[in-house]
Order: sequence, then C-alpha cells, then structure tokens
Amino acid sequence: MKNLLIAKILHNIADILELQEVPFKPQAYRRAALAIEGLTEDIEERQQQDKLQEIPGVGGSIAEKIGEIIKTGKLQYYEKLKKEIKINFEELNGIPGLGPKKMKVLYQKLGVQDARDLERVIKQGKLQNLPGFGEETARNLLQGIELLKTRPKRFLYAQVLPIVNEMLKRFQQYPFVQKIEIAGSFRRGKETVGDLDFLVISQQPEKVMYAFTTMPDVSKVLAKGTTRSSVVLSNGLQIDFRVLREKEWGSALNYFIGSKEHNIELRKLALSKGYTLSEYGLFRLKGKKLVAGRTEQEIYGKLGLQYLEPELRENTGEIQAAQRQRLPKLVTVKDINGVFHNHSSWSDGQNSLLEMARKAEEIGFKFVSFNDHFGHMGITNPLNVKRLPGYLREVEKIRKKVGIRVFSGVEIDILKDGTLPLSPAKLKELDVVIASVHVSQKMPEAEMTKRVCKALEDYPVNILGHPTGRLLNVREPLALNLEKVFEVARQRGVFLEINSQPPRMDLDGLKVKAGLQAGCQFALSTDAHAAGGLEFYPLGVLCARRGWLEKKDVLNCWNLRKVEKVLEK
DNA sequence: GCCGTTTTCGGCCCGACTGTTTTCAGTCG
Repeated sequence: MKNLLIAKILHNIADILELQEVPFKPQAYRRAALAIEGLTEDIEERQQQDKLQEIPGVGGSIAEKIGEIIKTGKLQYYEKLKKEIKINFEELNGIPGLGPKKMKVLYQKLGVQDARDLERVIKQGKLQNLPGFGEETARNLLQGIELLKTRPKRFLYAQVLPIVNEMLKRFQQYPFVQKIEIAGSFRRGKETVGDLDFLVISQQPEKVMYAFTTMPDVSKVLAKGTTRSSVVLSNGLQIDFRVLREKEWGSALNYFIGSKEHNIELRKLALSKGYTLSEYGLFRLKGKKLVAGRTEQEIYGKLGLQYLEPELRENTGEIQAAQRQRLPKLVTVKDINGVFHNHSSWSDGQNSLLEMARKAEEIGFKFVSFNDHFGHMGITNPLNVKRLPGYLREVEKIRKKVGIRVFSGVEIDILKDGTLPLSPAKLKELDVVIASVHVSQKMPEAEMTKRVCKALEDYPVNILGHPTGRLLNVREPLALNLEKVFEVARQRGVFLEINSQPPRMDLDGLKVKAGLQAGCQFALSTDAHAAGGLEFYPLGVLCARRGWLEKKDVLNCWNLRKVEKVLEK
C-alpha cells in the first residue's frame, strides 16, 4: 500500500512549488494528494486497472508520476525539486504565522531550513534586517516554535467535549449573547480536532470578545477583533470566536462548519450557477444581490442541493449525491437500542457484570452484550476454558436481575497464525463472538491480511473488533488490506465493529463508508471497561454518520428478534 | 496541473486580522 507515500510526495512537491511561487500547480498537487490520502483502496490496484485518472485531481501528468513512484519507489521530478530547495516544510508549516513567502525569505537570506535554524537566527537578532520582518514577527515566531514543542498534535473528540459544553453553558448565560453554536471539525464529528470554532450572534460584539479573551483558562490571545478573535487555552487548545449578524447566520455556519474542501466545491458550484458564496451569504454574481444567508437550508436549497448533515461535509461525493437527491437518511443516537463489546471485572473491567448491566438499563438500552477478553496473555486477566463456564453462569444470573436483554460472549484474540484459542463448536455456544487483533501487531500487510481473513473464514465470528487497531495520537493502524478484509466479512456475514472508545473510534467515518460500499454491515460497540464507558456510544454514532450509514446498516438499530436471529451462526 | 450542462482554453474560493507599512502583503481558516 503506497497511498500515503505517494500523497506525501505530492504534498511535498506542492510545498516546494508554492515556495517557488509557481502559480496554480501547488493547488493541483495538493488536491491530488488529499484525494489519494482519502482513498481506501490500494492505489497500485487502481494503476493496474488503469483507473488512476478517475481519482479527482489526478490527470495525465500526475498519473504518470504516480506510476513512476509505484514502479521505482522514487520520482525524478521530485528529486530534482528537492535539490533546489532543502527545507523541512512539515516542521516549519506547523509554526503559526509562518507561510511560504516568509519561509522563502528566511531560506534565501539566512539559510533557515527547520525550526532549530529559525530559533537560532531569531535569538541572534538577524531577523530585523529582513524586509517585511519586524520585532513583533520575531517574537511571534519564537512563541510559535515553543507552541510547536509543547502542543499535542490534535485533541480527541471526547477530550474537548466537556470544554465545548462548558463554553456553550457559560456564554448562553450572558445577556449580550443571543445565540451561540459550535462549528468546525468538532461539529462534523471528526474523531480528532485541531481547534474549536464558536459562532455567536450579539448586538454587543465588544462585550463578547472581552468575555472570551479574558476567560480564566486563556494562556494567550492570538487575535482580537470585533468580528473574530482567537485564544489558546493552557492545555494548548486553540479556540476561535466569530460574532455575526442574524442575516448571515446560515452562510457563516456553513462556512465555519466546513470542511474546507466541501466549502471550495460548494463555492465552485455556486459560481457555475451564477452566484458567489462567502460567509456573508449567497449573492448573485451580477449586482451582488443577496439571495440566501439566514439558514443553511436556504443556501443548499438555492444551489439545488438537499440539506447536508455536517458529518457528510468532507467532499467525498456528498455534493453530487445531494444534487441527485440521493443522500442517506443518517442513523441517529436515539436509533441505538443497545451496545456490544463490554468488559467487566471478569477480565480487565472496573465494574461487575451486574453494575454494567444496570448502567445499560439506566441509559435506556434494550440490550447489552458482554464480551470479556478470552485468551490474551498478560494484564487483561483473560477468560479461559476453565473460567468460561462460571462467567456464563454469572451472566445467566444477572439476566434475571435486569429488565433488558443481556447477551453473553467473548472478545477473543486472533492469534498470530489466524486461529482463535477456542474451537468453533465452543464459540457457537456463545451469543456474540467478537474477534480482535491484540498480539503480534507488527506484521507485514500480506501476512496480517491473511491472518485476519483466516479467522473470519474458519470460525463463527459475529463481529470483527476494532478492525484497524489504531489508537489516536498513539499507535498507527495495523498493516491490513481492508478491501480484502471487507470482502471476506461480507461473504461470511461478519459485522464490522464501530468502536466508540475515544482513542479508537475505529472504524472511522471514511473507512466505514468504504465498508458500506463493499457491501458490509456494522455493529456499534462501546468497548467499555467501566460503567461510565457505556455513555460513549454517541461517538460511535458519529463515525457511523460520517460513514453514511442508515439504520438498516447498523445491527444495533434492528429489532431484538432480528438481532438474535442474525447472531445465530 | 486539472477541468468542463456556457468552456479542450482560460480560468482556478473568499474575507478578516496582523504587522509592517503609509496602502498592503502575508497568513489563516
């Protein structure tokens, strides 16, 4: 799978061309790179089928370059560019306030290649002599470098959720705030966010911005104006505030929810229909007459589109689908009747089976499924052949104590050779079998793919647990050909798990969508290790929605009898 | 370098804030 390598090279080319001030080409390379990053299938297979140019943004020239990378692992054109400019773009791009123009000056005049060089020349006071650089710029860049060193890359959705709720509560209380909503990638339900964007309607913007920039947890004010301000909290999280007028609420909401790629496509569509779209509204090109802006529905309507839920706005075909009135009716939190994959004190969970079941009942679920670890050596205190009967008896007991359906089962390890440590016959006695990779996670792609597929083929598995195994900000995904795994899962009627745990959210939206297109169905799980963990199921719903799922695609939304039936393997 | 329901050539999203200027370029989202 060379997708990410190729995307990276194209990004780097875009960086270099941008620095050389080559017009338009950088965007072209960037667009192709983004499209390839989002691709779930192996780009080498695309190439073999001669279908590279079907990727949006990939034309003849870039297709040829991709071919060269696949064939030789290198790209002459890129090697040539690299010789011209040696800069660590990835690092320098992370410094706020530093863009391609300043980078170029710093490189040409002072030979700055990375953050360390930059820090050195600033401290030597060499910046002041450069055109366009002043004391303030030097100070800001230095602070930017500090930020780069300390700030976590991206925040988990669940990590910022309490901050969002607290901010909303705080500002709703102020008499000078008429309306406040959260936008940005948080609103789109992305599993991680880089910053938070709030939109406010107020007749007294100065008061809003004062209240915002003087909040107790603010460590730095990046910008402060009457319509836009930005701060950084002590944990490094950046928050942006915009104050708007009622008549532009819809267009601003649309603009700040994003994604950027969605916005660009939307604006192009507007132009093709004789309009221009900005955060201030949809205007006729001729005469600049305001056509829509108060609500998002109004704007999408004028552009001939169905209303698009924020989770869909990633420019992965949603605009085309909305044009044809073919958008999915997305699954919602209240459609979820219960959750799979929960751990108790029988393995590595904090609470007893009964405590967990009572919590599930309290949340309002109609069922809960227990799947304590089986066969994993080490800290997880796994179930084994000897302990399993006792576990099942205990589940039987609590069934009589709660008013919801309780499924019994295990989360069983897919061993290195693709076998499971319990026979198919024994597994059939359980309600729900979840198979997951926990041990030997570093394995070449072909081997890992074979291993997972073999487990699904040889055993009565109901659900493939956290399919990619990646942990946000911590661990990369398993080397796995998901296309092949999806195909086997579809054939064998194995549900793909959508794991709601904050650092997992696995599969994520994009991969859910790929699974859906491959004909797979999904099971939503909480993977709770304590009673409170059951409350994270809305995170899984976000992944499902971002993956275009409807009720019919998600096992948890089916009626109980149908669920029981499909689980009998 | 890519793309097309006005186009195979001539376009390529749009505006606020900052800092360094003295009317604007660069950066950001």
